[in-house]
Amino acid sequence: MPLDRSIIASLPLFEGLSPAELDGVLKDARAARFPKESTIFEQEAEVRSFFVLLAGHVRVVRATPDGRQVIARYISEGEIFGIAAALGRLTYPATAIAAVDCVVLVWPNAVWPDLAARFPVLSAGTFKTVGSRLQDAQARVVELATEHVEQRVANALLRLANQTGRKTEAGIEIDFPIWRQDIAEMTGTTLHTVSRLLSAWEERGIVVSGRQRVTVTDAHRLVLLAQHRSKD
Amino acid sequence: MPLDRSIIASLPLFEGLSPAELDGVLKDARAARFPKESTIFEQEAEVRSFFVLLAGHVRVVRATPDGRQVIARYISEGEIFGIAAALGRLTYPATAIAAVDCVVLVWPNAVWPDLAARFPVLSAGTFKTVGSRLQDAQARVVELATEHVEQRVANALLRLANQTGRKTEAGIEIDFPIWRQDIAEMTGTTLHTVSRLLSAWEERGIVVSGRQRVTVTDAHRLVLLAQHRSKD
DNA sequence: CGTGCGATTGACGCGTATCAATGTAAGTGG
DNA sequence: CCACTTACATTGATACGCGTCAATCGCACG
Repeated sequence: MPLDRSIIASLPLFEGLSPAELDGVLKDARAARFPKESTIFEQEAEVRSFFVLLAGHVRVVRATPDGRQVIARYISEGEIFGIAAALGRLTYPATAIAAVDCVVLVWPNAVWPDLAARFPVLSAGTFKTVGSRLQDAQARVVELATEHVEQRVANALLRLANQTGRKTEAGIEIDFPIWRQDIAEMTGTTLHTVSRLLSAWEERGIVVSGRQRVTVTDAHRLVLLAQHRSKD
Repeated sequence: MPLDRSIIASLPLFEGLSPAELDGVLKDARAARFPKESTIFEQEAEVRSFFVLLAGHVRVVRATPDGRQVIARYISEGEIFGIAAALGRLTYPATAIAAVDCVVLVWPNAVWPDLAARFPVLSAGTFKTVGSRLQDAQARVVELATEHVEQRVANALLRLANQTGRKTEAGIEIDFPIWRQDIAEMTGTTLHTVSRLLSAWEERGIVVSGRQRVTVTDAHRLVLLAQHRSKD
């Protein structure tokens, strides 16, 4: 049963493609559902597919040889991911895990060259995506090298709020379950320190947080904390 | 005066191109010389060109708003750099500085789409380059987030030695001037700490170092230091 | 109404940044 | 060619951020 083109027509990645072209893109795709906390692909595994996230949130994690792990990024709806093949890799550089129940489109690896050649929009869009992830990664390098834990955690929360925030009456809530350990793994610190920071911020009315839930209530002051320079 | 195709024929980036094609690639290029410590392009400046390094070493630096800086990478001979345009950026994300006297090829920005379309080898090669830089950057994020200063400095030296090392009778010498501050900016630490580490390592016979010069004499033990988890 | 996992909080100490002083090699100008 | 200057490197003393260890709390779920 072919997939309906309407499910991807509105995604920026496929912008400008005609209905017939959309069908062509979808011909080789299949939809898949991944329950919360299930693995979509695993680090070091052979690259077989690439993906577009239709619904949900995906956590991308890199593990170190000694068992520690770092969250490389969260994927939001509409994003392409697992494009290791296009970058000339044979194995995935990280593990992707559904942070909530997810729906994804899956293409077999082998169709990429053909798709990229037939749809320059797609190729250019992917180029841009990779470029912006490179920017991201290098910005994080700078952050880790120069900023203190407090600023890094503030920045991480702001990025999450921007990227996936849902407005509530209390403020901007991060709309997937996230626990202290996650935030620690995004910022290169420990859950203890994250907990202390969130507690302190909650006391000052900047955030409201609880079990697997964080709401930013005063983004402005959080920005100030994020920019706070140690030396001036 | 047209450039001779022999200057790029042996570079991996242009592998497989016919003599006529090489001439086509070179038609829009010009060669330029940058003296030691001169700026090739500046962070935030409008993107006008992209480059291939023919001779020398280039240091790529990102500055933070408060004046600190981080060395993003060193470019070696034969590498393409300053490809912000291909990634859809209007300004350079970093500053490139000649670490020694350099010779580079310069193409105007505008010819990229045409070149990329006419020479898929070039496009694919650039894709791979960007992909591997993304890998690099994310690996550094993990390093900064999980490892201690000593391991990070050891890793940085090993990478430099691998990438640009020159064998001497004493060991592998990094063949461009590098001072303590540079190593500090590669690893997110201070020149003081780097100095202390190098002194300690020199005492143990692992490196020999002096003013703007570092030679790795016992790479094996340095690898051990780099992998050293937690404690003894 | 327990049971357990996530969150909180305190105590402590290590790793490094920071501050400061001195050493030393490479220019530079007379 | 030598005194002077500048810039990089070394080394010690001190402070402190934050990781680590450990105990307790409290909300969710069976």
